[in-house]
Amino acid sequence: MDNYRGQLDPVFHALADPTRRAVVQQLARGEATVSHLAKPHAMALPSFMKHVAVLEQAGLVVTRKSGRVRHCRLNAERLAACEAWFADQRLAWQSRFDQLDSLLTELQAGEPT
Amino acid sequence: MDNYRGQLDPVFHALADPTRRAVVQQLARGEATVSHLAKPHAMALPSFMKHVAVLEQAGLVVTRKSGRVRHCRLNAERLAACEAWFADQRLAWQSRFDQLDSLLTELQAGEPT
DNA sequence: AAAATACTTAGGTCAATAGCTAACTATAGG
DNA sequence: CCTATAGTTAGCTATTGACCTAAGTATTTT
Repeated sequence: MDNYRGQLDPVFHALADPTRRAVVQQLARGEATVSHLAKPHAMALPSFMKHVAVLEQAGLVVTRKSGRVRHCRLNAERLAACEAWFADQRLAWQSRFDQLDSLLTELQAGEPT
Repeated sequence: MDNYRGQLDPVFHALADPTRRAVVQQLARGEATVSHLAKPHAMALPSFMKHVAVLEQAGLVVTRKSGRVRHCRLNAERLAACEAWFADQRLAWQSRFDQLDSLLTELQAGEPT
């Protein structure tokens, strides 16, 4: 069930950069080649390629080369695994409030003065 | 609406570390003091304090000092803002599949052989 | 075949991160 | 008042990260 644990470090790290988040955002709208993805970013190609490599090593992006062109697509599963972590925390947080809630209800019931 | 944008870098960066994610996870279950949070981590206190500072600067954690003790609590809003980013991407990704889906449906309708 | 395109590799700089120890400050408890 | 506790500050080191330029490879395109 928690197979995804231990792989979150590289995913969060990959997403902690605006260039890389923009790439993910772009790829969520469809596949693209490296140079197409790179165009909006004011950066030398080798620098940009490193960002793609970081995303790929995090498992967020899958690439394949066809001729001299490299195509990239998003691996949505990885993104979902990461989102699941947030859901976990939110549940813990909320159940804490639920407990607090019932505690308050009990106190009110016990001290109706 | 997208007030949270531009603040995601430090949040993702903060979460790209297992120690800090463990702290968030712990705080989701309730407030705690710095030394209580530090106990499970095999690390010198000053090192651990830096992690807390990173979380605090990312806005994920709020601290207050009472006497010689510093109490920490989670700022769930920041966590939620981050989770919202994933939801955004997922929506874009899904709507892309919806489009593909209706395209396929159209093709099937148009070519019943 | 020559030239343009789309990466790739190599190597270098500079700043930021994660960790440490040692020494200090400010409470709390006895 | 003295000691233990809880955190803080300062300063050092090693690694990683984000860029760059220059030069190389592999594929089209002309």
